[in-house]
Parts: sequence; structure tokens; C-alpha cells
Amino acid sequence: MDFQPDAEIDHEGPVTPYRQLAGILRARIARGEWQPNKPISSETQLVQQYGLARTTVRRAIAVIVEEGLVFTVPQRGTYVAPQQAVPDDKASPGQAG
Amino acid sequence: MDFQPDAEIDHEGPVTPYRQLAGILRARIARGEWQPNKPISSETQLVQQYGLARTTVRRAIAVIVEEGLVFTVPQRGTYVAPQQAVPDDKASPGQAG
DNA sequence: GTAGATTTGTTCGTATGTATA
DNA sequence: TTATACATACGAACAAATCTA
Repeated sequence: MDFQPDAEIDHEGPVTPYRQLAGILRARIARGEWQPNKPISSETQLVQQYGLARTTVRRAIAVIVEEGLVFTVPQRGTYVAPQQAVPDDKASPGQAG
Repeated sequence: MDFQPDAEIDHEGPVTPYRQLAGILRARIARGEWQPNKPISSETQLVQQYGLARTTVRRAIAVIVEEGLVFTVPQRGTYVAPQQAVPDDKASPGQAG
């Protein structure tokens, strides 16, 4: 399953919204939309852009943080991890918390 | 992480500007750009040189004051503390008399 | 003493972003 | 979804002390 970077969230589908968003973010990082050590869109922006609740956005971010794709700096933002191999869709980089 | 003495501030990065500046000042002191008991650049000069707000500059200075690298004299300036090794990480050098 | 420039000290307001309830 | 808290950053203004002339 591949998510388009500009895809919309399907609230009716079998895949939960937060997993959809995680896939979208993964795709946006993969295409180099956000550079390493640069911030991805803020939670507020993602909320507005995809019409999701904040908790849902945070859950999605938590997923890709777990994957090592990004890291969150408290009171600062979420940043693209330096030099990471972006997985196609699903991946287990081995290291999870 | 090491800061170049002439580095520019990255407002987009995960490290807050005031911490970046603190690192830069640390580096400039370490290279002997400012001698012990001699004033470092004034807040206004640092504001102009790095394009930061004064509050941000003051915050950075507060960090290295806390580390004992410099000391501030009201209405005079901020001076390099006498005889102390610049710490790699942290330090609590004795008081300068 | 007066005047001006410089420098640190302090406070207020606005904005952004994450953290938590 | 809403509200509050905390951290950070910028901008502006004024106070107080120092130095120079």
C-alpha cells in the first residue's frame, strides 16, 4: 500500500486515519519534501491540512518517530532524522524504543 | 556537536538559537578570541552579528555565565572568567576573585 | 554638573510549538 | 475539541550605571 504525499484521509476505509497519515508523512519524507534536521509541518498545520484531531496527528507522528524517521524536540518541533533509509511502506528498522 | 566560531544561526534546526549561540561563544572563548578579564562582544553587537533578538542573546550569555565561562558586570559588560579550562560538556569551576 | 553614547537590567506584548488535562 | 501550561523567539520600550567630552 502506498500513500500519496497529497492524499486525503479516508475515514471510511479499513486503515485507521493515524496509520494513513503516518504513511503520507513517510512518503513526503521519502520524496525529500523535508530535509534532514529540518522540521516537518507542525502538529497544528497537519491538523488543519488533513482535517484530523490533534491526538490523531500526534499518534501518526509517534509511529514514524518509533521508526526512526523523525525525532521530536520538546517545545520545538518534529525533525527529519539525519541520513535515514526511508522504508517503502512498512518497515522495522530494528530499533524501536 | 561543535559550533564554529563564525557559524551562523540555523533558525530551522532542532537546536534552539540561544543554545547555538552559547556554543559559538564557547568556541570563540576556547580559541582565545577574548582574553581572560576582557569583555566579549556587547549584547548589541551580538544581536547585529548573529541576527538574533536581544532576549535571545541574553539567554545565551546566561548559559555560559552559569557555566562559569564568563561573568557579567552591570552597566559594564560581560567578561571572560580568569583561568579556567573550557569544558567539553559541563563544568563548575571555582569562583573568580 | 550637564549631555550624549554605550551597556546591562527589566518588563510588556505578540507569536509559535509542544505537553498535558 | 477546547483550554491551559511551558519553552522559545522576536520586538519594543524604559531604567540605571558607566564612560567620554
